[in-house]
Amino acid sequence: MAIRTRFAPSPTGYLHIGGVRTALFNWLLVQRHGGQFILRIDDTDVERNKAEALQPILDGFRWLGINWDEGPEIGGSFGPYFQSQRSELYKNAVEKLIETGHAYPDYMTKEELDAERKAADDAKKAYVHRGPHRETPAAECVKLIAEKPTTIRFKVPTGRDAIVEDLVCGHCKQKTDLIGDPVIMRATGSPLYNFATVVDDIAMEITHVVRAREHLTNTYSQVLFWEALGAPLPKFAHLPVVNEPAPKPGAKYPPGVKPPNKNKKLSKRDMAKFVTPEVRLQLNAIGWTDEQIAARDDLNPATVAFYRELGYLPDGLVNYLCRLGWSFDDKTEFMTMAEMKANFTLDRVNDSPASFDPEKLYWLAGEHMKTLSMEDRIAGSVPFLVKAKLIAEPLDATTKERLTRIIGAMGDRLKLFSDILIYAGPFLKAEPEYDPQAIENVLQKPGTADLLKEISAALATCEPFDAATTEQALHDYAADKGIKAGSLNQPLRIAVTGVSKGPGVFETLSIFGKPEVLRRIDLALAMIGE
RNA sequence: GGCCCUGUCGUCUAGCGGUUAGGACACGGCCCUUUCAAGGCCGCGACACGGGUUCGAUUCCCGUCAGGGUCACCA
Repeated sequence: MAIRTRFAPSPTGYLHIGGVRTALFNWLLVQRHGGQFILRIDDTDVERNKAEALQPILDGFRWLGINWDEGPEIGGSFGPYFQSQRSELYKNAVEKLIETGHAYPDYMTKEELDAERKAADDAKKAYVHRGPHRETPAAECVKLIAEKPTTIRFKVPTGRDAIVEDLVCGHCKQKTDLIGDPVIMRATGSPLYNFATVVDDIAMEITHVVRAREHLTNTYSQVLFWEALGAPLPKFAHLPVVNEPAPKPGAKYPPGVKPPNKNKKLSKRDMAKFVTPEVRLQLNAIGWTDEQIAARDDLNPATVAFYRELGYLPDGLVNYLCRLGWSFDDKTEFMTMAEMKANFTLDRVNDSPASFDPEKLYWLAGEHMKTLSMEDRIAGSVPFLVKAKLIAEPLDATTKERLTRIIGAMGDRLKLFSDILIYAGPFLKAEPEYDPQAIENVLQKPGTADLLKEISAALATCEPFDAATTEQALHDYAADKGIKAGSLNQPLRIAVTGVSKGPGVFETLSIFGKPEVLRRIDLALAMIGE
């Protein structure tokens, strides 16, 4: 059976982690069973520049590899895919409901409604609105509205249950006597979201409505719309919400910033709290100034753009999101895109909320990096190096060769593309930048200077200057002196690179080449006053 | 407040009447390497609580508690 699912983002300017997880489940379901995944833009109520606010969302999906079969920029035979262009459909649906006695005009003012609501509140009773024209015959309603347009309400049938058979939540029901007659169209003729969604889902022949849990309650009135419109119900799956991360033990938050709460939904609002000092540092390290961070409201860990900026692999993010609230079995964590597509099923969606864990995402991103070819690693790393002005595009053959060797030497240290800056920086800067801590802890220790002089002499004779040869030379030297070979590594590394961590030291030496290594050892000696 | 949903290590999860309650992230230790990663081994650590049903409950039922969602002319 070909299935049709949809995701209906509103153009907010960024792709939210929780939203993309919902979209992913929709998409995965289609990949698994075959069918179409539709992007429908919910732009009925937004004043901002829509095209501009939509682009980042489309870019985000493309980056993640989540393609849509119908929607913006590609069209499809069920269009238009912007709700703002579908007003006729909503109007027709409302007319049909009025004519068939399923909807009626309601002239009550906001003040009257508020008063009713308050009275119910005061009496500690549930407020269930029923308009005065509820029982007015359909023909008369039509006349009334033609003469004096107003708000249209749906006539909720009384004395029964609204039933939602949910693929995740199971058999859910609600007494219709507890559902107030909802407004489906404003006096202005614009439809309400809850209703427009149903009209669109029917028109677009959506077979599976997969969305966040907060819509479950809306669904009770929606199934009544479906029924009144005479359309067959789709299957429903209401996903558990994604919550904020649990606060890290010992993490500090700036004054006035609330720590994350694992019981709270990861919300679009209030994202500033996720820009912790650590996060800010991460962004600073890849070249974002505090002003730029403040100016871009999408640059925080609740958005997809954040992870893209930091050089996370999209497959890693997808893998993480896929496993958030869903499991394949009792042990699988790492999955390729192909494995996810082949194995995703709704029946293994968990039904309790899941909190977002950036640490696990980071780990998974690293696992995916391990599978990448050298070419892909280079391609992903270059933009970060260019932005940091460590290399210039286009890459010449020498730089590319050098980069290949550096990335090769880095091995699994590269988890995110931005990690390239930490490790490749010391290789690509013309002069070493000596880390004060390293100088103090290692270079300035008594005897180090003499040691470096002798190491330098030993290295000078190495030919060829490759890792095996230099290692052997230093090994021999250490044996000669009766010291442990390993004790030479850190002084040498720091003298040459300026920093105390990095790839294997002999690998490092060979990348620099003999003359540069000897020059840098002299530099270090001069610096510590020898 | 009414209605609905949810409750397994700090986190993500497996479990679907009988398990020493399994795996993963994180954390701690050891090994490897005198760097940092990666890898290997070990450890810490959970069935919210109280009643039932049952020979036996993490699992089924009912309460309690806790959290969440929703009750809009927002999406």
